[in-house]
Amino acid sequence: MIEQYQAQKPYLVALDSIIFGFDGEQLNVLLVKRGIEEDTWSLMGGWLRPDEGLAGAAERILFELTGLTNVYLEQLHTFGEPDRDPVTRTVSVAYFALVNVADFDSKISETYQARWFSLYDLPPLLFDHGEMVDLAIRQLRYKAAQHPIGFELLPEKFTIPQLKKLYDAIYDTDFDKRNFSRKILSTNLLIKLEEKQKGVSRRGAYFYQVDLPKYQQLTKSFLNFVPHSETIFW
Amino acid sequence: MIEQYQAQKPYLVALDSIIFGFDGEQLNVLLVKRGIEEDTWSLMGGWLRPDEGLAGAAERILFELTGLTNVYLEQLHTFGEPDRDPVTRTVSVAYFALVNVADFDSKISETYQARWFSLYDLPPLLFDHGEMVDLAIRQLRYKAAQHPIGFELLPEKFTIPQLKKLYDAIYDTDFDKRNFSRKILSTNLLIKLEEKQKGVSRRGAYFYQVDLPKYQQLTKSFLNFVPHSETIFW
DNA sequence: AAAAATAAGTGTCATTTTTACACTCATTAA
DNA sequence: TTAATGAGTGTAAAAATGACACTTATTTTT
Repeated sequence: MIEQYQAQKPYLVALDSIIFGFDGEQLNVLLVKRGIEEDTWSLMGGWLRPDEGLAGAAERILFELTGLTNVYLEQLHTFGEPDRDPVTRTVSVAYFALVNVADFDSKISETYQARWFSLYDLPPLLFDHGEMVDLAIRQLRYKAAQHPIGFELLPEKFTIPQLKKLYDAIYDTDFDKRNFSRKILSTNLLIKLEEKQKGVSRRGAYFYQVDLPKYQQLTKSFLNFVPHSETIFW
Repeated sequence: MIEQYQAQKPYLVALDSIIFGFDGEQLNVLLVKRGIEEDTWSLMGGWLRPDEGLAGAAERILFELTGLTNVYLEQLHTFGEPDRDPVTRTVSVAYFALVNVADFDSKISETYQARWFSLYDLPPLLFDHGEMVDLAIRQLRYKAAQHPIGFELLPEKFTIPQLKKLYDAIYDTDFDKRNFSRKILSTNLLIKLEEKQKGVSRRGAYFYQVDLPKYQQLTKSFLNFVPHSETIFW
């Protein structure tokens, strides 16, 4: 039994995170400049340490490079083609993260030469990082269609028009605002605040907040193929 | 740069597959007896070899242990808690597979002491394999609700009542047969054959086949949050 | 040969959900 | 005071869903 283990080759294990940020208008991905080539950028990545699990390592790396904690972070896919990293064989576990650009500490970004790039204007990426980003976009679109994860990209208080802009950006479309707000509000996941947003429009839009207890409870349920299962997400 | 690589610890990388099989009545998982403890069973697993990618390794292992090729195989999640394998630190990439029990070569099953277990009557499992199975069931339910992957668990020709039984098993419920066949047929993914099933019922049910070109094309699309996107899955 | 038994197959109606579409309102700046 | 701007809201038609029951084709039994 033990001999079986000893006969095996070990590999390096890396973590790479696709970090999405929304700036109010556009969806962006955070990239860092990787020394080697001039115009090649890379995802936020690092190595798995002996004392930590995968999710923990992804969180640690995210914190080291952005200063952010308590971020929405979800395992995406593991990449392990033999030659994906030309230096050494490396298996990379990709995570994707949703952050609010405003929360992001730009001092750190300077230290690490990190920059936000629009989804539609990405530079050449290291290794298979382009594939990772593509998959992450697909997954974000897929997931946001059914789970209310969009909130993760916005500040704590946000307006319906802001939320609509976010969804417009995710799906690169222009939703009808009446239908949009009806659908969003029908989830009963938003709490309307007294406060109005100043400065953006004359009239001002009401701020909303996520109903956190409800939101967290729901991060499980399923869809409407199964009758009688409560369909809670939109 | 290279020094960074050399400073890192490598780990063993394993693959474990949750193999679902449908026998016409029940959903089952294929497990093998793992030497060590008397009543402990294990998922189909093996080690990643230097010359293969993750999906390739999962396919190879599946073939070695079941004789099956061309199986629906999808990466599920990667597990890497530091102490998940008490012998050596191992990162395991879990895949799930859907097979038709009838295609399965039972000679091989004897060689490896493999057995089908009902989802509702699983024995104690090795390491974190129980978690893997739970996640795979969730994923199967989640995915089958929106993607027509159910077919993968049936023979090439199948009847609507068979398909309904499969979905009944997946969701542990009893769908209304009128609504079920309406929904299924509305996907336009099934081709009705002349042939009828003999022996099961007096009247006999028509066989159907998946419209493969359509099916394969669709293994991408999304949901109805995005208007004007064609909603093709049910 | 007729009758009974069995599972297959199908239709309707009420309700809910979705989509398309346009005007009024609140506030600020001119 | 008036004009300008984005916020906010309602309705009607169409589509999808869910609940529900009878007829049909075939085999087995009598």
